This record gives sequence, C-alpha cells and structure tokens, in this order.
Amino acid sequence: MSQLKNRLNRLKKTQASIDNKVISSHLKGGEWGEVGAVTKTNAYGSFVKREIRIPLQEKIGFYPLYQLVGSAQALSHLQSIKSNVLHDKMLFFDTETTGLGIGAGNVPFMLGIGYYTDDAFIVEQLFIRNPSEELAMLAYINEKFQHFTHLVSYNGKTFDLPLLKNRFIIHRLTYEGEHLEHIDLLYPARSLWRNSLTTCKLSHVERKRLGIHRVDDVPGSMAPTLYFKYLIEKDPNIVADVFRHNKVDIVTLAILSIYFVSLFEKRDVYSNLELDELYRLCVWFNNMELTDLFQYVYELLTTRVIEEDPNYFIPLAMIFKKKKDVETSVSLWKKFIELQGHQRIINTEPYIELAKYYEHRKKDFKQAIYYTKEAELRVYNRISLSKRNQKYTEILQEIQKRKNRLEKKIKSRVNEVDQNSVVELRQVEMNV
DNA sequence: GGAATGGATGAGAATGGCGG
DNA sequence: CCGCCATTCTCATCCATTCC
Repeated sequence: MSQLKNRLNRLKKTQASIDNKVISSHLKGGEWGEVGAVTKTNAYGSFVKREIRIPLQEKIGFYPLYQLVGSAQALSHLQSIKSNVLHDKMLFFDTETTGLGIGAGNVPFMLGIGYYTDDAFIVEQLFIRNPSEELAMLAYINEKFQHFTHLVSYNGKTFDLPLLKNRFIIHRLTYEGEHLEHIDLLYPARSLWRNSLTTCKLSHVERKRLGIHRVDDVPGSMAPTLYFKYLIEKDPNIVADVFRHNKVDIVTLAILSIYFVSLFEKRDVYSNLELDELYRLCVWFNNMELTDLFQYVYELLTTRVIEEDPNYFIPLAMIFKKKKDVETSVSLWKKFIELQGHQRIINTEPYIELAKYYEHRKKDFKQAIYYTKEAELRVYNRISLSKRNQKYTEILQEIQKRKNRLEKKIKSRVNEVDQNSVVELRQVEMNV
C-alpha cells in the first residue's frame, strides 16, 4: 500500500513539475521526456504518448474526482442514453486540431482521452510528430474504444467525432466506436446556463461553476499556430502548453459530469444556485419526467421567486398549462398579479391567460372581462410611457377585440336568461 | 468554415363554441 | 348543417452557439 502511495506521489510530482512549466529551456529541444511523454509503437507505426495518473481523492476546483464513482447513471437523463452509465466505462474525449473545419484539410494532431481505473483517473494524450504518424495514433484509439461504452465530450457530436470519423475514412480504417453512446455535455450546459452565463464555452463554465482556474492557459485557437511552429522547429516545448490545455479540458469533462450528477442526487446544492439556474433545473426535471425532483425544485423555486423575481411565475404557469394542470397555472397567474399588479410596467400575459381561462373553460364572462380590462389598463400605461408604441397598439387592439366579444356574450346571456324566465312564466301560467 | 442542437417563431390543421 | 372566430396542437423553419 505504501509502495503504491509512493508511486502515486512520485507520479504526482513529475506531473506537477510539468504543469509548473519546469520544462526548462536549457534542456535543448527534441527530447519528449521533457514533457513527460514517450514514444509508442504499434503495427501501424509510432506516435508520442503522454500518460498522467491523477489520484481519485484529488480535488479539481470544487470537486474531488472520486465523486463520479458509482453515481454516473444519472447522466443518462442528459441525453437519450439507453444503456447503463458506469464511471469506469466512460471515455472522456477531446482533440486538438489544425483548424476548425471538418473537411479533409483539418488534421487532429492530438487526441486526449481520460478514464477511470480503480485507483486513479488516467489522462492519455496521443500526439503525432508529423502526418505520417496519424495512422498509428488512430489505430491505437480504435483499440481503446473497445473497453468503453460511453463517450463524453464537449461539442464532440458536431466537431471532434465527425472529424475523427473522417480521418478513419481517409486512412481506410474501420471506425470501431459505433457501439459508443455519446454524451455531449455542451447541450445540458447550455440549457442550464444559457441565461446565467454570458457564454457557455467550456473554459468559462469551468471557471464560473466548477471553480477551476487555469493559469497561463493557451486558448484552443492558438493550437494550430503552435503545432505548425512545432512542425518547423521540432521542439516539444513549443507544444507543452497545448498538452497542458488539453489535459485540463479532459479533467474538466469529468468534473462537469460530477457537477451534473450532483444536481440529481445532492439536493443541498440547490441553495447555492442562482434563481435562473434553479428555474432551468425545474424545466429539466419536468422534461425528464422526474416527478419527485421536479416537485422538490418547484417548491424551492416558488418560495425564492416570491422574494426575488415574481416574473418567473409566468413561464412556470405555462409549464403547468402544458401539463394540463390549468388550475395550478391559474393560481400562479393570480399570485403574480397579487405581487406585481401595482407596478406601472408589467407583463400583461397573466391577465390575458386568466381572461382566456374564464371565457373558455369557466364560461365566467364577467371574470373574463374583468381581467381583460385590467390588461387594457396596463397597456395604456405602457403606451403613455413610450414613444415607440407600435407593438403595444397592436396588443391593445387585440385586447379591445377580446373585450368587445365578451361584452356581446354577456349581453346575449342576459337575453337568454330573460327568455328562460319568460318560458318559465308561461309554464307557470299553463299549470295554473 | 461545418453541423447538431434547442429555443423561438410561424404557418397550417384540428378543435370547439356560437349564431344563423 | 355551415360559416366564423379563437384557441390549441403539430410540424416546419430559422437562428445562434460551440468546437480548433
């Protein structure tokens, strides 16, 4: 055990020295050992491989790596994943390429993969020193695919994987990863943070939500330039930063997975969320049909919405309307009006929705016309406040149309009642 | 510069109530 | 039964975003 610990510590040290850029310039370029990499050879040729072991208890940002152990299954809700998700059957995946297109001119010069073993998280980085090494690298990763069931990436569905498949075709290799289900974390990230983060780029997400702060990171957009420079000068130190960048990307994929999983099982994390995140989470659980989680988050959300921003009652009401639970929608619209009705500028949607509800479902035209008139009043306020009122005059016309219709309906109902009472009277007379 | 994705927006069909 | 109108449901289409 202590032997293992020693070994881990030793590995940790070498890795730290690489990360701290102790790759010093007095060791003249050319030696791959300097970046902690070795030459790997297989039946198709050679390429360079760097392997890093990270102990599972290591904390990356806010979360330790071991948190995914035994709890990866929840990730299946993020995309329509059918098979069981096990942490040690997931292959985290990110490439560095010579450009952004997925056409033939774009070459992946580095493939970064990450996976869990019993005692560590392993990052393997495959790098080609020239185009002729690509085939050997592809063959290597092809064999790796066999040991996993799920691929995890960030925008990999549109970028990394199509590109990689193209390379297989160009090299006349059969892609052996068709069995892999693909979890692309970009989409859940966007649906959760589209409003609360200015951008959902991986580097921004990890800094703002995972507590991971990169130091001296080279942006991905620098990768092509650095690689071309390497091709000319053949000094591994030139691409040392690309290795480091790619490694963080891979590790971030694991930590982001942990974060998502925690949303499904650690209900105490909800109190740290921004209001909009909590709302988006509510939408998640509703769409995923996880009723318990939905109910829990919904209740938490409503108490916060009252204090922080009653406007959220409106989309929430629409969720229940879609679920055909209109009574709940009605209570939310009314709650909104109760809290916001006094404001000069206010969304009229709840008034209109309530008017529809009373006209069409309850046939209570008086209530319907009451809410219509309330809406009309608010729009008047708007128009008097703004010069550019084209939009609001249209809304106003719509409202007045509704009002006129309701007035007619009320009138005709009064007539109906009169006629009915006349009929009743006649019947009484006949009976007499 | 290519493409999967989800959200927003819109068009068209289906529904349903109402009056003639 | 038919025409009219408002609403709702279902697709279709568009648009921005993200990867290096």
